[in-house]
This record gives sequence, C-alpha cells and structure tokens, in this order.
Amino acid sequence: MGDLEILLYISSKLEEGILSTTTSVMATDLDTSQQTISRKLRDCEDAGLIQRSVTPSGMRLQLTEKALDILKKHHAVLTNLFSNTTQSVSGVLQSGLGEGRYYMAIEGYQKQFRDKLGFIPFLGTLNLAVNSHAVDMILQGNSKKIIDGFETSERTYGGIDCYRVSVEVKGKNVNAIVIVPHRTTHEKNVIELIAPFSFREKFGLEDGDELVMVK
Amino acid sequence: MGDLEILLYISSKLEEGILSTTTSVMATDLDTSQQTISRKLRDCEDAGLIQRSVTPSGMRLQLTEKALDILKKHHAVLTNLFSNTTQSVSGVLQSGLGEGRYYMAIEGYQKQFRDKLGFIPFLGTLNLAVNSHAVDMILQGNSKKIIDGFETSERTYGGIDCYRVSVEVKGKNVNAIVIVPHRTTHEKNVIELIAPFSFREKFGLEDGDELVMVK
DNA sequence: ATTACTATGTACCGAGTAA
DNA sequence: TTTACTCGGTACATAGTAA
Repeated sequence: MGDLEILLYISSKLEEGILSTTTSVMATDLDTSQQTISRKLRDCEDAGLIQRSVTPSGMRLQLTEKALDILKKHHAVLTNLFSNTTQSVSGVLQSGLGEGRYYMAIEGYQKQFRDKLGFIPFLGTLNLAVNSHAVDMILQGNSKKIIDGFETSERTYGGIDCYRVSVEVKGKNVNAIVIVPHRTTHEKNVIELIAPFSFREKFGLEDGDELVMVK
Repeated sequence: MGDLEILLYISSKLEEGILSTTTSVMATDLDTSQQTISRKLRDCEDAGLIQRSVTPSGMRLQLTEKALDILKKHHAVLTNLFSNTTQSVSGVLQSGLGEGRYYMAIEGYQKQFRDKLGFIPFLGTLNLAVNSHAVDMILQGNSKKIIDGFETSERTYGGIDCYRVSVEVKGKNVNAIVIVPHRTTHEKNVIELIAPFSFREKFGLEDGDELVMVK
C-alpha cells in the first residue's frame, strides 16, 4: 500500500473537493486494516499530501496542491497512454534574454548535446509562451534525454531535460528539442526550443508568431 | 513501492507499447535498489500485469490487458478530477429481455433500493447501447452505492453497483440510476437504467431513441 | 461509535554474490 | 555488464486497547 493508492482512492471519492469518511470504511474499501489507514493518512498528512480534520464521527479529507501536482503528472502519462490521437500545443514566439545563447555556447553542454542529441544546437534558444498544463501533457510520457550538470573551476552548471517534438512552422514540420533546465529561471508557461539551425532566420520568424508543437 | 508505481513508470516510458530497459536504470529512476526492481517485476509478472523477456543486456517489458484495465480506471478517476467540464455519453434505447423486470421485483433488492436510493424502482430496466469506454469514464470517479448480494432458500442473488446520473430525454433532464450487476450477463456496451417511473411510458420512448447521460 | 497508541510478528528491502 | 539468488536487519501491518 503506497501513498499513491491512498491519493487515488480519495480522488475517486471526492465530492466538491472534500471526502467525509472514516478509517474503517477506507480500510474495507482498500482491503487493509483500520490501523494501517490511520497511520497512512498521518503519513500523507506529514508529507503534505492531504489536509485532514478529525471529528468524533470520522474525518474530512482534501488533497493539497502537492498531491494534485503528482496526480496531474500521472494523469498526463495515462492520457498519453490511452489517446491514439496526436496532441498539440500552440505557442507564441517571444524574445528571450539572450541567456539561451550564453548557455548553448558552454563546452560542457555542447559536448553532451552532440553526443546525446546528435547535433550541436544553434547558439540561441527560441522562447515560446504556452499553456503550461497543455505542455505538461505533451512532455510527460514523452521520453526525455538528460543532459547532466557539471562544474568548472568558476561555477556549477545544472542539468537539462530534453524532449524531442515536432514543430509546425509556416506550414512545414520541423524536428526540434524542448529543453527544460532543472533549475529553471523562468515561469513554466515559457518553454525553450533548440535545433541545429536558427528558427528565426530559417523561417523568418518574429515575436508574436505562432508555432504548433506536436507530440 | 507498490505495483502501481511500477506500472505508471512503465507507462511513461513505453515506446510503441514496449519498454527496453534494465533493472538498474529503473532502480535509479524509481529511487530504489536493483534487487527490489528485480523482485517487483517478477511479482508483477506473476500477477499477470506485465510481460517480460529477459536478455543478457536487459529486458523488454510490456503491459498486459489486465494492467491496462487497472490503469484505465485510474485514468478515468483522474480525468474526472481534473476536468471541470461535465461529461456526457449518448446511448441508444434497445429492448431488454425482461430480466430487469424480474430482478426489480425481488424483495431482497427492492428493500435495499428503497433504503439506499430512496425509491422503489419501476419494475423494468431501460437498456441502452453505449460506447463502453465513454461510460467507464463517467461511472468511474462517480461515487457508487452498493446493493449487497443475498441468498434465498432457492438461489443466490449477486450484488449491484448503482451510479446516479442525469439523463437528457426529450429535452428534459431526469435523474436516474445506472445499475451494474456484479455478475453482469450482457456485454459492457449495454447498460441498464432504473428510475422510480417508467421511462418508456413517461416519455413515450421507443427502441432506437437516443438518450444522453450527463455526469 | 470514532482515531490512534504500543507491542509484536511478518514481509519487505537491499548488501553480497552467483550465474 | 546483466538478472536474481540468499540472508540479515528493519520497517511495516495488525491485534489489542486507550482516549
């Protein structure tokens, strides 16, 4: 019996975001003992996964944001598993801060890009404003390549997750990589794309142009 | 670490329905030991949840139908949790075999219907042909009331799951109950509705008429 | 009726190692 | 390198109760 089973059980029984129940009922439903449920719920509470108010006649349970985030990830994986249709997200091109160009030029990254992705990226990233939930849906379930973090004598550089996507731009389909730095600096509603070439130059893109990413 | 974590992990890494990996890689990803993964995978295999072929350089894993069914249920729960929009399924009215009427008349059922649903159903069920996957989506996550099985001196009667739904019929919204016998006799693409009145009489329904169920 | 403590037995995890 | 044994130690589940 893992935390996940508990969270999924609560999810399935929620009404208006709240579940009123008792440890014995949950124990019966989940085929375990009242004591185990009592302990598990305390564990979940300590782990910041649920909020609980205990009353003489039972308990009221709710899921926390943390739990919902975890469940959202699993939902994305399952949606991906059961949907045959390809999914897409559109993004609007916006100006970056030139950070992308700086990092792409670091040798420790370049070497790994070449080895793990098979190409050396153009020195710059394409920043897209997107719906973060929709992006999660596409990236989760997609297998990622991990660029490891490393250190130089001056500083440390964090790892990067790389997801292969297909991008529809000016009527053409182009392969690209969505990069997600482990210590990301910007909001989750901006993602960065890299490719062996300059998207802006090759397709004459400007801020505000819309691209569609397809899984 | 429960089976579910293993299944979800595999789901997230599947490519074309197959995952090629090693126990060590999985152990790192799932933050446990190689030995635990080895044992867990054997357990999952024994439980009929995965199929495995072990090679000198690793393993190839796939999910079985049984595992997919379990995951589908969780997916339905999560979809329900994260979707604010109401979901609907349409069904086409078809003739039953009169079985519904027979069972509705059994005292052991009637008493429980009255106590647990608050009404005594009309003596007959409305049979609807539906898309079984879509129905799963609506019923899962919806809380159910369980009518217990029982025995008489002659025979035993199985339990029934009851789901409250709203039905759109001839422009009106009516509450009804979807009943799912634990030992169901017909295919999953036919469901049965009960209500305190006769749908056919009250709304002048005929075979082939379309109803919409809303969660 | 609840929830949740303590004590005890068991099942699980992982280090070491074989194949 | 693999996967998967055996075997300790520990963490977990439950019975018995308290509150």
